[in-house]
Amino acid sequence: MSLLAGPEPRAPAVNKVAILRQHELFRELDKDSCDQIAAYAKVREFRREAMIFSKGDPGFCLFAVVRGKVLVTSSSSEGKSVVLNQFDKGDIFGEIALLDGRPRTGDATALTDCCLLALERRDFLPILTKKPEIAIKLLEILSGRLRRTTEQVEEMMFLNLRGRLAKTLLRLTEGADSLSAELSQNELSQRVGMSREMINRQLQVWSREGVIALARRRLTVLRPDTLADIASR
Amino acid sequence: MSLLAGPEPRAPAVNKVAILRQHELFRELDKDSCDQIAAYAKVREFRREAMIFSKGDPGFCLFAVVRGKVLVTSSSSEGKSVVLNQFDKGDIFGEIALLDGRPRTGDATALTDCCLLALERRDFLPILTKKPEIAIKLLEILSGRLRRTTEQVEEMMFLNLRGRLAKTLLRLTEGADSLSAELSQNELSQRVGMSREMINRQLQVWSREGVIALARRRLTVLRPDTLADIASR
DNA sequence: CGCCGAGAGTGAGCCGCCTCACAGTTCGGA
DNA sequence: TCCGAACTGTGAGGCGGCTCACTCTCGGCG
Repeated sequence: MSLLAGPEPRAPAVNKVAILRQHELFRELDKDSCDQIAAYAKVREFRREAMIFSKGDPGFCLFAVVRGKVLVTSSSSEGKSVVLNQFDKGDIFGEIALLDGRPRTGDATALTDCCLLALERRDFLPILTKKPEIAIKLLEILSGRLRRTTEQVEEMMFLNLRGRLAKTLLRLTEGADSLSAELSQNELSQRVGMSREMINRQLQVWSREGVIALARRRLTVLRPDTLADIASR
Repeated sequence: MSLLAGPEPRAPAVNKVAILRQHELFRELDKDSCDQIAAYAKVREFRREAMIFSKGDPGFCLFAVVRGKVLVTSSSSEGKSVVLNQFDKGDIFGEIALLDGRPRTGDATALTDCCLLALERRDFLPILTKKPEIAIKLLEILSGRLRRTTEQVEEMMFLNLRGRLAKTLLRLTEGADSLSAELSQNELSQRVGMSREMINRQLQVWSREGVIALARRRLTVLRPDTLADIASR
């Protein structure tokens, strides 16, 4: 869009249609509509730590993750923060502000270098009215999000440090081949929403009990069932 | 549906179409579709305290509130509970389970005697595919819910007793002509998610300061701006 | 090679909220 | 009219998590 030499990296050649097709939202869409959306969609790259959007911004677009990971958080005036969601390859995010036209509900930052597809509101909304199956898929996705967020409310209400940490560890390592995750205890404490020191003490206990294994910036779950047990009490 | 004389009260004569039209979801719907939905919709009445559905139930229908108030909560195995949502006349609820076909995420109980319209999944889903404008309205409603629930997560994370109580009082009394609400301190403590005793102590302080007025099962906000101030810190 | 910064581990004290216990008050119904 | 149940008010003690302050380890880089 800009003619200036900006910080925006050169957009690589990306088969946008193929990307879109990866997502359930567009999988069954007919070829013409898909081509049309793809034509409008912009490829945007972000470096690790880069801000994608901020809480309160007007939300004009929907993002699909082509490559990398995105974290959505919210911060208080005193500097505390909660993790609201994490999105990986194939996920879409940013749809709330897009749908109701109100400001973004959280901050989105790139957790790793990543590549996104951005769909503008004005290009996306017409599709919804023409293709109800897309709208219905989107309804299912939103329902899932609402379930997830409701679960988060329950966790915060019902679980203490042990339970919340156990749940977080399971979520972080699920999908990973070796049940292991790479992050500092500081980052972990942000995910759990409790202090680094307390997190550390509990990890020590579990490490001594052989439930997990600890290394610098790396954590491996050895006995997931034990954690699952703790998390569901 | 049943031929037996059950506990279900006699359904009164209700103009279902008029009820449906009250809701933004159906306001702009054409007459034929609206008649059709109304024909399928069942009127159901519930007494105060009655259970409408339980967490984990398969969710086959969507409800619209014709009269009364409904509270949706979730409970832990230890008996603690959180209030997830309250629905008043004109609201719809129960749409998540309906849309994604998975179990209900909370318990719904009648806060007052109330009258609901129930729309079955099999009758409602076809409408969505035929009338994309309905699907889009529903997307907006879900977005709003997600915003509200996200806000709840932020509150639980960032606010202490004072802040959360202040927010709850404002929510409870907003819309009321006299900024006053009728409920026991026990019920209030459930809304806030903190102990009755602590709630009481804070109310005493505010009462002495003239911020609120207290009476048996009645609470009046005298200086809403003071509370708003406290809530946003 | 040695330094420096990021990360990990740990004690001590504090603070907010919870629970238990109990007394006082109000109100509806037998 | 009196009893019991629901509701309100309040003290005391305990616990979980936070903060502060510090040490120790590791790894990268000049």
